[in-house]
Amino acid sequence: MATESRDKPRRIRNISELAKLAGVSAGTVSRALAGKDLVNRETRERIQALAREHGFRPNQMASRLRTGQTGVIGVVIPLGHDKRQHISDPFFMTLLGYLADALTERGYDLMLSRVIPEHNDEWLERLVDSGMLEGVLMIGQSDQFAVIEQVAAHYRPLVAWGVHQPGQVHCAVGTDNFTGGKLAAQHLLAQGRKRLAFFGDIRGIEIEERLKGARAAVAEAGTGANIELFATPLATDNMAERIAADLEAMDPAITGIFTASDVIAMATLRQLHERGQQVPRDIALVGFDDLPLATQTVPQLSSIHQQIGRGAEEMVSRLLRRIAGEETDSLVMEPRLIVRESA
Amino acid sequence: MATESRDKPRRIRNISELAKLAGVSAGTVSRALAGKDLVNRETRERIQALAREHGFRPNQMASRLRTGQTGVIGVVIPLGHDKRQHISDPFFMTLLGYLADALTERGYDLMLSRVIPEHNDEWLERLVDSGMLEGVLMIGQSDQFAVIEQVAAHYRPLVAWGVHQPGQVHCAVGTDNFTGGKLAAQHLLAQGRKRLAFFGDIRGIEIEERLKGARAAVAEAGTGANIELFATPLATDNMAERIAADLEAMDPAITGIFTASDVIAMATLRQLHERGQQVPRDIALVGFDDLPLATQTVPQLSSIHQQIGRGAEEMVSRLLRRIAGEETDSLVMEPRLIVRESA
DNA sequence: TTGAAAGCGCTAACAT
DNA sequence: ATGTTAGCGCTTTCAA
Repeated sequence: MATESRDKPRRIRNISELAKLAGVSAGTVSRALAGKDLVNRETRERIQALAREHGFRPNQMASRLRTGQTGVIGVVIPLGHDKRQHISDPFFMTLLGYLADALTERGYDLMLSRVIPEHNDEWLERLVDSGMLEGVLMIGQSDQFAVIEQVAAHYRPLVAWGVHQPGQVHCAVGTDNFTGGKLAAQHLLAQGRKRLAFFGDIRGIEIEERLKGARAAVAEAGTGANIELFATPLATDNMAERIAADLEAMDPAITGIFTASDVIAMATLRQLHERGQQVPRDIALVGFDDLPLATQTVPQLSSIHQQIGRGAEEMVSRLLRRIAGEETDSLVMEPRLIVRESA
Repeated sequence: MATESRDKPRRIRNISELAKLAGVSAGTVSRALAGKDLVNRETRERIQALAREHGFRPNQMASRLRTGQTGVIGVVIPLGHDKRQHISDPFFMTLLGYLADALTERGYDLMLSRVIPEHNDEWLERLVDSGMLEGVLMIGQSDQFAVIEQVAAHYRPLVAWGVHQPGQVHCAVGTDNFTGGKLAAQHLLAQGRKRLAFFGDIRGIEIEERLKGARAAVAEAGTGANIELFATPLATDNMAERIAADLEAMDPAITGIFTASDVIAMATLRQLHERGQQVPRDIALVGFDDLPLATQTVPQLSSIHQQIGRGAEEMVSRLLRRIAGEETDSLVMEPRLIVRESA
């Protein structure tokens, strides 16, 4: 039942038009609309009412140019390897959701870029000095570690999700993937499963770390234990076929599979079922991420838990401190093995 | 092995600094950097080289203010009902991915907003005349149909994913949810399953349409047939518990379930397994969306297919036409029943 | 082919 | 408490 007074439907285009209408100066309107108390409460409210009435709101582009504060954070999903489906990977999407929340809460806008670097290393440079962004968050590092390092050397407000390597200059928040991989493999090995397989594309640096951790566990387990690598892509397009082929080619002596993600684990579960192999009786399975879907499969997935929500908060708070000129350290969060039914 | 010449590491802050360095005027630099052919090829290349050398790129904020072209499209995920997990819903995430692709391809940036309208209907108004956006895409309508309608009445460059209702003013691209629901229910009814259940939160207008379609199929099936509604939320937090409770409370005569999404179907599959009920023998299940995950479950999900990729393309092309001042009609795409193992 | 100058819409000293 | 003024950094007529 809101009555709209449309006496003068002439659209107010800018602050000075409104100023003229209100019989004051542009400056006053600016102050009034910003809610400053330097302006008489009465006039302030009058101007605000007028603005509301005409559906006027100050142009953000101009305001942001003038103040030098864009209020925009770039969120980048690099797709170095794995051209396609990365963005639909539920892990990254969940992280994106939490980042969106954290940024919105703090009054920042979020500019999303989904970049496929291909043969050009300039994409990040171009992004950071577009003048549009106050800072950049990277959702994963893909195979772009070197590019990120180079930009981070002179561009401070940048925080990435992913691995932290000794001596790296850019600020990273992530899980200890090595330990995660180790936990997963140890869990399988402890069940007397000595011959393992790893399903994952190690061109992603985080994935590679997971494999390294698994390898370390295997090495500790002594002779007879080993782990074989299958380069399962993260993309969901032909993942099923790839996994089917891998299972077919796989040494029948292998009784434990560690997958680089829950999504891969779920697809593997499906293919094992197709082949009539029981999980965990015939083959045990450990995933990574511990997404909600891990509890929805039959059998439920054992997995390595990553703290996504906390990670997002830590990324944003670090970024804001960096925007304010502080330095911040990287954060490596501890993974946890969640034992369910699949292993 | 790229050698970087860092003779003058003094950072160039704007176009006139570069102009001074090049011994030309700001205007010339602007033209040169924009690649216009009004400027001598030699000087143009010299200026471009100089810019590259100093890692200078024109401030987008200023450029966009000046030209009035922001090059930014707002992509909004409204979370009217279902405060939390919507953004992690794989359907919407996939749509977002395709939208990101389509916009990037056309040189647009994407500003993501995840809005929880709560008690305020102004969120869309505020967004559209922030002066930052050339257009707005909405990923789903949630329960904000009225708000969208009102804004669309005076703001042209807006396209939403979702239902199209007779006489609606805003441009929508979506699936014929009614027919989709009808197909799903018909498929179950054709198997002699007369007592059905619908799992979904009909506060989402798209979801409600699906139920209506199912009801229509039930009505056509004649006496004895009926369908019961269970308001399963889309959020994944406590979905499992809700579904477990619903299954417990459900009339044992019900032998077919139509779920509002594949995600709900997957969770339902899990809970049915928990209860020792076989799918499809004891209870048949039809999902909605036909996401990749529908092929990964055991048994594989029968589902209603939505054309996400095409939908994204259609949304973007319509939006661009609207930005150019054209009118565009809505698009209602036909759903398809995909029969797999669960029904 | 280039330079000078105006101005996109807003904010913040500075002045009153 | 309000008006005036000078830009933020860029693009684009208009003149030369």
